[in-house]
Amino acid sequence: MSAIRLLVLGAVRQHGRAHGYQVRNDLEYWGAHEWSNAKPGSIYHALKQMAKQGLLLAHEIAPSTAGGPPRTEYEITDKGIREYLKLLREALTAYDQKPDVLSAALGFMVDLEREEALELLEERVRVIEEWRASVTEYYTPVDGPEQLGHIGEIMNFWVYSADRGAEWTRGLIERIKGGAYTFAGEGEPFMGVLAEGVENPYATGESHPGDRQ
Amino acid sequence: MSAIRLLVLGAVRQHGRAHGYQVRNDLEYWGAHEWSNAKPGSIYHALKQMAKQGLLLAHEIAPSTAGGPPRTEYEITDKGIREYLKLLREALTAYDQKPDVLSAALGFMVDLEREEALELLEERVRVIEEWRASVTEYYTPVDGPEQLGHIGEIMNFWVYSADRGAEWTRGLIERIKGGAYTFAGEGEPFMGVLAEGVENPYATGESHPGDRQ
DNA sequence: TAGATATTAGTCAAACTTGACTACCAGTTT
DNA sequence: AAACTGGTAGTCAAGTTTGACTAATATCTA
Repeated sequence: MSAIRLLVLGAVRQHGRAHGYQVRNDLEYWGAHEWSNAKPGSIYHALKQMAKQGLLLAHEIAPSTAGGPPRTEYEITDKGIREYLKLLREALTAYDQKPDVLSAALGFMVDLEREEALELLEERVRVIEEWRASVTEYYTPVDGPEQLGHIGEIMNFWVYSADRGAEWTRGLIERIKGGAYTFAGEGEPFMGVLAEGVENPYATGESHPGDRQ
Repeated sequence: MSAIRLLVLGAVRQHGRAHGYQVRNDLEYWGAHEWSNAKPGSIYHALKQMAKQGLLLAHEIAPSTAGGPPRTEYEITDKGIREYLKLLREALTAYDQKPDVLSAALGFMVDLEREEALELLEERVRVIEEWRASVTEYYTPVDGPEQLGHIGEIMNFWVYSADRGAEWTRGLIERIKGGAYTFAGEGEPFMGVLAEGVENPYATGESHPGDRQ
């Protein structure tokens, strides 16, 4: 599973009602176009698809107030909210080596209550440790690890990544336990979206070294 | 770019001549179905596509000797070898946070000479460091990092991952400098493929905790 | 030896992703 | 006032990915 559905559902939900271009801008504000597949085509596709599936409600809307073609606004449905929370919880818990899914979830974790976020992250650490145990036991050849030759570096890399992933998660857990951030039910939420008419200080369209097409 | 083309080209090349099912088995032997998109549909699609593009040569071949439908065998062309080496060098050098591409490249790095592999990996470290510098400068708000709220955890996670990625790469460089593995032109290469008729000790089809569909 | 099961090899439709392209309007030049 | 520039909003075809399905032979088992 990619991160696109979680990102789009979360963005629409924060706005209450949003058209595709708004979602696209929010995600760019987050830098999501750099670390996920949140590109225009994917966003518009996801919006239509999820509308068809009843996760979003599409309003055919009047021509734009600010130039450009008419736009369609979307609202999240109850079913959409349930799906959103399901995806969010999964993304925080599951270890699948896809950093974009976790990144998306980090952006939305404060939609949960602090306690639940902590539980999910602790579960994440457990899942990673279990994965590590299972994979090292399973892929260690009976005749010693030399058997694998340079192929062993692949596993070495996975295991190293898993260990660092668990370590980072533990750090996040400590920060959250220490009172960082404002979670659901703790007052005025931090707004990770752009207000209408505010320009994005980060999304200049410039590219950075190491960017990949 | 996904890892599938590199994986398929590399597997066909190691065999000299291979049909889809053979490629599929090799990649399963590597565990590639767990950490990349090397699933049947993608493999057969990549074979056909690359044959159409002249990277592979398709031989319409007699019915299978071991049951099942007739099979098509593929051979890598000169153009295919050039593309393979290009993908391999790119995968070793570029930092795009997609661990499957690097994993695939690790499996094939010994097709290069030791010196070149080292240069590419050192370049990789440079690219990661450059990426880190650019991204931290670029995304650090003028009014201090608190501005970002929990969204800052996304960047924190990227930067942490980049640092660990560079660290791991440096470790690999040391191991290779220390004489590990057999690179091109250094004698009998290590065979990362299954010989015909040898059963795969790892690919049982069992799943592990944390696996994702 | 008939039926069940496993293995070999691959196909296919549906969904998703990508990057380039279109179209519209506002403001700014020439 | 015609042409250009730039932002807004979205479409589209081509390519890719997925997971379930087919089809053929071999092997086991009652």
